[in-house]
Amino acid sequence: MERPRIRDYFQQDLSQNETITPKQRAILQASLDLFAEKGFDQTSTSDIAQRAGVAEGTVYQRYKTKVALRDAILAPITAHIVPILASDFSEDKLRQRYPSLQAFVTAIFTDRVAFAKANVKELKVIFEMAAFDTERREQILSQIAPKMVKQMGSVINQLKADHLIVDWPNDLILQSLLSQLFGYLAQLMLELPGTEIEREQAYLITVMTKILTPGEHDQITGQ
Amino acid sequence: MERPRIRDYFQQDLSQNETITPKQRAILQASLDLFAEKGFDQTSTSDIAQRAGVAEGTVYQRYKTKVALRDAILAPITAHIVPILASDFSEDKLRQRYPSLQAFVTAIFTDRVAFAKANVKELKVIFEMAAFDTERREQILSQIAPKMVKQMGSVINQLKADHLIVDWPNDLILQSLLSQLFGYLAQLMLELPGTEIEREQAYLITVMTKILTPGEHDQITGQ
DNA sequence: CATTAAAATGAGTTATCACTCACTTATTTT
DNA sequence: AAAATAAGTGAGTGATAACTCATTTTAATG
Repeated sequence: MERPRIRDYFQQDLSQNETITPKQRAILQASLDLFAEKGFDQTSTSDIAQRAGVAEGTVYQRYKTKVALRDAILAPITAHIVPILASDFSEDKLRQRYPSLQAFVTAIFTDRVAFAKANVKELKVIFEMAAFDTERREQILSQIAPKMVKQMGSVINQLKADHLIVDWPNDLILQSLLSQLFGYLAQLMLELPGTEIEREQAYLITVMTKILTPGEHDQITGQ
Repeated sequence: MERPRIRDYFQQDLSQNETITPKQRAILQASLDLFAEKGFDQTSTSDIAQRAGVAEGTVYQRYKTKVALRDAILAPITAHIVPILASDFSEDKLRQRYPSLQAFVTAIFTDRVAFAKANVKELKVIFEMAAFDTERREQILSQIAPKMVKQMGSVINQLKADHLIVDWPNDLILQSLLSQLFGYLAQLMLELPGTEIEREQAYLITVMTKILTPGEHDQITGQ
């Protein structure tokens, strides 16, 4: 497996800009943990204060509202998820011709899977928000989707020209890949049992490759 | 595509047992709609009463608590989802030998996809609950997972004996299929754009079949 | 060390929400 | 149609949770 080249900002995320006091940092960490454990609405600000070991007033020192606190946690993720999901591979990864599907899938998804693994908690909070906040969901999607469709599309078209990939509409190809990624994510987020994460990750690449390999079973069986 | 043979109880779900007054029915419907739209915690009992066109006290007439109300909605689903997901195909569908993968996948998943489509709202509420209520999630899973693994496992083993299916561990096979189903569900629940539901459904079967077809790319690429 | 600014505190305020109950209206039963 | 039972009502209650602010503690600065 290729070495994962996750950018540093995933780790130092929470505190990247400005000075931040240890207590503020504790508040962010406690919030993230609790939001991921119990959900946003089921987490009270007094819960947060208690877990962080501070007074409740301290929570409101920097973040005016509970929602602002959640946004402060999600901001770095949503700010960086766009490059990771869409633009990131625009330069080097896009220009090159892939010799095989396996190479393509590996190049495109290794980073993303690593990203997901490193940010399970944040993703869970994002999903909870996106599930019911239609506006926000659409706003985030409108940032990501077009870029992704366009950029992946051009790579896929190249592969099609070389007859290296199945001859489906590009959106179907994307969907099948994202479904697979999504299922993997669900496994991580829900802590479903029977999961050896390392093996799963390699397997994900294999399955994706298999889906895309051209073959005789490729016609869509509609009615 | 095979005709969908969805059982009746999906349609008459909410009112299946006992006499239920029109107002009670309106309350259940309003609750379901609101829970799916805004989420459980963001829906107040006065919201429900208003949407249903009844007094707030009426909500508490039959259901002692808000949680009990949610359970009353989910009960028929969770009661029937077990047969649908696991036992349903135990008799006829299990015994027969499948001539092709396509036949197997179609037989197994057509019902389930139809079920999902007919119960998007309910599934959304279930997922919200399962996301953060660890106990309940595990309880539901413990009912479904073992049956499913066992019964699907035996069919898969048969197919393996006939060399009709990829030679992967059964849990990996199941995961890849469920991921695909899960991705489709996410599409329905989140109302993601660019979706022609009918086409997607046919495509789902095709992709699943493709994943399972034996071939040369089948070795898991681990490190 | 003294002064000033920033950070932290926690008791208090306000609003909302789940839930109750004494009472009214509708529906059966005799 | 009188009596009895069930269904429905909505003002009221207690608890909880988000948020405020006057005050204290800590850190920075001259």
